[in-house]
Amino acid sequence: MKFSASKENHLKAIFHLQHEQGIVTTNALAAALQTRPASVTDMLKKLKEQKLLIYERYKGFRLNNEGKKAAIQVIRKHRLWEYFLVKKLQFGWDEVHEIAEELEHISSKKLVDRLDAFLGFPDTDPHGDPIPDSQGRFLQRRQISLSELPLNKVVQVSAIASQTTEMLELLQHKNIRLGTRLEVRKKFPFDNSLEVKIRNRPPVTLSAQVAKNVLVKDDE
Amino acid sequence: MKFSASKENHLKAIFHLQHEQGIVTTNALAAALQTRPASVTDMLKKLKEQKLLIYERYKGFRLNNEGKKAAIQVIRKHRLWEYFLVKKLQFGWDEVHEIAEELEHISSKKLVDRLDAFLGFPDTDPHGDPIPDSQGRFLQRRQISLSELPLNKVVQVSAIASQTTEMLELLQHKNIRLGTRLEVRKKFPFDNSLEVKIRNRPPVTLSAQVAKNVLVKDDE
DNA sequence: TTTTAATTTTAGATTTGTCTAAATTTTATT
DNA sequence: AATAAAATTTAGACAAATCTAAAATTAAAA
Repeated sequence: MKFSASKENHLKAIFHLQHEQGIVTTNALAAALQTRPASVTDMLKKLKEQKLLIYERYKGFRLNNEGKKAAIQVIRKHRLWEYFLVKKLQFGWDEVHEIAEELEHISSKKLVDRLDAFLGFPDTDPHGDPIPDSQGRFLQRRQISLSELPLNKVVQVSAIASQTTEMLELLQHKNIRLGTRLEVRKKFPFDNSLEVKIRNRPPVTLSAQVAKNVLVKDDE
Repeated sequence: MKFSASKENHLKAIFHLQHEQGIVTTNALAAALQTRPASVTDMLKKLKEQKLLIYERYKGFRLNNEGKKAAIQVIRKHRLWEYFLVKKLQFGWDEVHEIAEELEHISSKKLVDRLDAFLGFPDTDPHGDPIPDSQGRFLQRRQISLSELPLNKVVQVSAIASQTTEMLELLQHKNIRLGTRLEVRKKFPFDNSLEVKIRNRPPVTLSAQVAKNVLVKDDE
């Protein structure tokens, strides 16, 4: 349950990348961490060994549930310390990142929770990013339209904006309902239609009109 | 000006030991750090390399001015964080040491000084130990009697408790005055007399009566 | 003052995290 | 589909911090 600073940095970076990209590549991670692809590969092996990520060589990788949990704890620490630095120690919001990069590796869970309470359980950091709570839940998982979703990010259908019979019938036919996990695989600029992938099913195409009315939120 | 956590731990431990013992031995340091003598020797070489301590093999060692300065900064950080944990985060004074052991290695000097200000420039930590200020000065260098002084600790004469003519005459004769730097080399239990050493001079013996009335404080 | 004991240092290994250069696999291009 | 390019992994090396076991030095005891 306790990881080295370097491992925590990798977990955090992977988490952010997969949040945007769905799957993470060695080069992307190396760039994010300002290190070399070979070093990333070395670390991936260790993280896989510790069952923190899903990884097959040459095929990209992503955190599993354990890995996500660990990454979120690091993000929580980082953002709480940033909040502390700005709100209590009068730092500018633009000068706290580096210091928080160090503070985020302090391991005491009790310290983090006490700090959280001391700060009044803030829910966003000085940059406007949400601070996960003690259980690792981001309070604000705001929903967005499927049409704004970046490619390859897995999300869950959280609401249908236009509840017309025709819309619901269409979705029923394509087997999409509340809670369905999916991701956008392709966007066609010609008509703004999307190709959507649902696990274990062949790709499905949705029109711009439909996509606009399907609201989704972060998975898990 | 920036040292690894391990180096900082060594510097701090040496500082404390030499404060009590004057000169530090490999075994004593290994015991204090819960490590092995061989590991200590390895580290001593590096610290000597960096000109932080005076060390000749097999002969013991002690921090030079640079080393002391560095050690004091670590102690300052440690004690400020302890104060923060107890006074702001409601930790018990007995549960903060381990957490402060981690926090003391955060490197930003600005952070420490801001924290100091936020806490109101406290001068003692929750255990009653003095907190060095931003320049590394311990505000409370309380004076103690020469008769309570541990062996081989270099101190400075800060006051004479009994200002009788006879007493002053005796001290004048032995060439001891305010500001004189000295250390106790031997204690004779028979009559509680002391043998005192002043740099570049032969040892001098003082009776228990005299020693009791010579007050000293930490050197530098 | 020799011998024994304790302390300290060296020699050589190990772990973690990193690197470069070369080899492998995948992806893109002609 | 064959080849070139890009991405990824392996092989081998290195630095920091630590360890064990053996050697060297100093201190203590007979």
